Amino acid sequence: MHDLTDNQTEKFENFSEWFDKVLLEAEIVDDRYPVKGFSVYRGWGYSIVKRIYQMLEEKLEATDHQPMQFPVVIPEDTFQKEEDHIEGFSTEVFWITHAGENELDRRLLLRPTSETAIYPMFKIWIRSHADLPLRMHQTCNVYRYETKATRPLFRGREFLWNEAHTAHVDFEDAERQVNVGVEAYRSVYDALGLSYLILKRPDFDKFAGAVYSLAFDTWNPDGKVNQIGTVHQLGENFAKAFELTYEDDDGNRAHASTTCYGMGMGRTLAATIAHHGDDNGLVLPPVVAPRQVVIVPIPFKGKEDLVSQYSNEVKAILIDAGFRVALDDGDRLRPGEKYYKWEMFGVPIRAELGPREANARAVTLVRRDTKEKKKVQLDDLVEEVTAMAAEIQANITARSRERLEGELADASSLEELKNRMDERRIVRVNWCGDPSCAFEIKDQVAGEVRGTLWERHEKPTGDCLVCGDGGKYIAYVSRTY
RNA sequence: GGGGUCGUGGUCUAGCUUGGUCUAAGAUUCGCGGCUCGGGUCCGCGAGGUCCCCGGUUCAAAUCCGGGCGACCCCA
Repeated sequence: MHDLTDNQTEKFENFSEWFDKVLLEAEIVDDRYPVKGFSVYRGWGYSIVKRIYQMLEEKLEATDHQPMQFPVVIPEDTFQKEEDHIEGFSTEVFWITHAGENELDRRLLLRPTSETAIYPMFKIWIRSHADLPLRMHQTCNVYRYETKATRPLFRGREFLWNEAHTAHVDFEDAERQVNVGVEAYRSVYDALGLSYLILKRPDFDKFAGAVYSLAFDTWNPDGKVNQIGTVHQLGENFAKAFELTYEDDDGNRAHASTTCYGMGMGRTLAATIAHHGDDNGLVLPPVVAPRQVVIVPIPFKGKEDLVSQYSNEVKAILIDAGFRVALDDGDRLRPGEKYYKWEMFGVPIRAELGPREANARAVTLVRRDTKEKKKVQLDDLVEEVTAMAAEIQANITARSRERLEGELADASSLEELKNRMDERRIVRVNWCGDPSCAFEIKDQVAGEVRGTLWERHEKPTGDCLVCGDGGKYIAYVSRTY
């Protein structure tokens, strides 16, 4: 196993600068759009994002979520039906108040999330228990007027996500759905080689209007945890506010129970870049790389035709086998420059082809993650590339997990917690569950209580580190985005 | 929410303190031509900037002042 900081000095020591550079040079997003908090996805970046949401959409549709598209505007009166929900979002909605010169009778808002757009329609569609469960999902932009500093991919005022909304006959069925949502997200994050914690957020930090909220938190090189997805059990809260009722098999009317979950594409992409990238740029997981193999010909004078013919032959073989391939046969750059360029773009495998390879009917393969070279025979090429892609995937996944393990630390006093926070770690502490103790932590140290591990109950090892009363939970504390 | 730093061709940086020699410099990038090509060659020619915006001070503003917009960092 390679040292984690190997070739990642810049990334860890000056994350911001590194990240901005990568976004610009690898053509991920361009933040120079002239409105604060809005940025443009460029070709390479959007190609990756598209593959991410397509993986998720496929997974959701395989578990009976119907794809839908709801309008981006919501009328004010509908938005205000669920009290906690309004309270949570009202300070950050964009309003449409005018059409041309005329003021609108009924103000419209740009969705900050779509519950209030979707439930009025669910109410129409749901008549009986036979209409349940009802599951939909959509990939769309949502709008939140963030007051904190915006940051490309991490926090924008417009962002791309996929949201799913489901309705069920009762709380128990909604509970089962929460698990389905978690598994869908897990499968996507795992495919991207990301490591994460699934935390149950403390009550004071749950989604506005939820019974409880789960969140996928990932580590980031600057020590601020990145929330890349959330899953919410809404119970009957929204069903009551929107009169979502159905007739059960005894002929009685009952409220549905609902769930929703959202995955932020920008943040998921940010995590993929931040976890795997190094000082030479992106390191992309083969599943989402817009190009999985780049062929760099090395055309010595007088041997151009030989090399060019061979390059095209190799390209055809790889494309035939289903790989996404780029052949960089422009003569503007030298091979070395091309290596740097494609490393910045994070292409997983590079194939170097010169007269030596052409004559030997061989290919020199270079892995992006470790830079290791391997010369293989043309006959074994497809098999070797397939194996190498799998090794890269395994290696970057392992590196990311190892890093997460290394980020975790324990603290048994506020003093110790403070020290661990200064090291920018994710810290486990014993907690009584009282919000005031969590607020005390926020006051005292530069971190917040993010929640408790969801997958299994962790037994506290002692008393609450703030009040000294009996510890009920192991809480995770960290800096956040 | 509070404090700080900053904004100069596509990118990065110098110039700003002490206004004038700035018709804004360098590197990189980009375009054309040549030479090359196994890890960022080199040469020639060329392109690219209302010095973030608005206002003020002044004979004179990239430079000083006010406001706005935008970016980054730290703290809560």
